[in-house]
Amino acid sequence: MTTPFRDIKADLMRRISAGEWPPGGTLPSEVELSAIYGSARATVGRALAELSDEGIVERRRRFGTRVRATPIRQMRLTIPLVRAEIEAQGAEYRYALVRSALVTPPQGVSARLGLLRGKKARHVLCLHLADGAPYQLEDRWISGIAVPAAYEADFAAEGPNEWLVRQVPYTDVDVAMYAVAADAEQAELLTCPPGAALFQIERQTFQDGQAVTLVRLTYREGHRMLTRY
Amino acid sequence: MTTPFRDIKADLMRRISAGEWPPGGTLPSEVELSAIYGSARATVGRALAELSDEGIVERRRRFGTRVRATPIRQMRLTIPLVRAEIEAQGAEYRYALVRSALVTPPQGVSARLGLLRGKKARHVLCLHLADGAPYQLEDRWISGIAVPAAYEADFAAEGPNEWLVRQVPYTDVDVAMYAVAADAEQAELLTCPPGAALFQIERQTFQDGQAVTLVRLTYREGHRMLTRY
DNA sequence: TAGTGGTCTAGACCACATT
DNA sequence: ATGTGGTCTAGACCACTAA
Repeated sequence: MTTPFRDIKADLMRRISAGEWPPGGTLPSEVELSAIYGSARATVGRALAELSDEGIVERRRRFGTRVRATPIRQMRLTIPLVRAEIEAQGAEYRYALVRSALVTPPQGVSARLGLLRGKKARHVLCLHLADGAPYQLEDRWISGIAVPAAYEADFAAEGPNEWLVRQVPYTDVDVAMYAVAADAEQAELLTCPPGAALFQIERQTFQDGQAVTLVRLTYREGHRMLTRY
Repeated sequence: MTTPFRDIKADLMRRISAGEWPPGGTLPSEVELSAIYGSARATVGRALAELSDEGIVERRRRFGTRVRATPIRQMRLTIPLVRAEIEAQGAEYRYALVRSALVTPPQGVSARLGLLRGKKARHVLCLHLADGAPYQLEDRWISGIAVPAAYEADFAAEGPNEWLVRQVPYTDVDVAMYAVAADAEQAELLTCPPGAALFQIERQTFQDGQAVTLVRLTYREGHRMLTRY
């Protein structure tokens, strides 16, 4: 579907690509552009706002709209629930709890969850399987302060992720992605050799500044996380 | 800074979190909300549009605005130029070319670049260093069809990434992130043991559907890619 | 001080999906 | 046919910031 603000945005994009305004160069103001395109100022404004949002141009009051010298490349990465990820591949999802306990976390975890020394938290280790094969290992700590229900929760039938999304649906999240060498337990649960290179995501989520959970998601050997931008 | 549409968005978010409209539930229409908040329809519309963009609600014509049953978690990941990434950490950036040549790529690479069998492409292997220590290894193929200048380009002084951003600034990109075990050359160049778990990003970029470049960025051992959403 | 982007308003028309 | 969101318009005021 082609609408005026999309057309304008595409035309501006084309002219930027063609070098009409070089990197660092200034585009005409919204008022000038609205005269050029014969549209309302709000319409070209929307086109420019989206280009700014995508990192193509940079806008400052009084200064105008300039082409970014080095375009900011940013991608949108959707992190689906692992169940949806597996089912989207046409595989059958299965969940297996390895162990769940109320224990005193190691000091590093305690500090990151904002817990007092010695305070216990819910620890869950579980496995997500695709067509019966290990797909992702989930090692999670849940703060009982942020989520009191975690003290009694039973993760025998359902993964803590889906459970938490219901308890605390809207959170801020810090994410780290990196590679690790499989330790003995990871190797056994993911059926790969010890020392194998595994892709791991660590996420810490907050609700109103209060740490809710800290989780390490370790994927089976060879897993590739894909996206497009 | 607090503006009406931000206030409305925050208030709607609060009420959704509080369970006023349960997952799957329908919010009042834009017209009703504009009466409730005493704002123009466009203002509540903007608030709702952003909530929709963030995956909190789902909007459909005639159907209304509903709270998503399982909120879509998506993050924005900015991939900075490695130079900026290093300098942002307060380290000194240095670039080192390992080798650059016009060669026939292996068949897999040829196919992905859309090159005829036997057609040569520019291959560049180079290293990005932070305070003199290896930080990222870049292994890149550039299609001469999409970027003729690549046939003669000299990457002695400047990395191919910065060069390419100038040649073809706006592209579509496919990205894969995963872990690999260091091979002999990677281990030597990144000064880590062979077999070490390394974080790698593979990017293929397109301009108007034409493949431009295929690159593997391998980070030093222990690198963590961070983001927040 | 002046010019730019950021936002809001009131109204209008259209696209779309259900009924 | 109807009610919803999606977009556009013309005009207005405000916030920021370089001159």
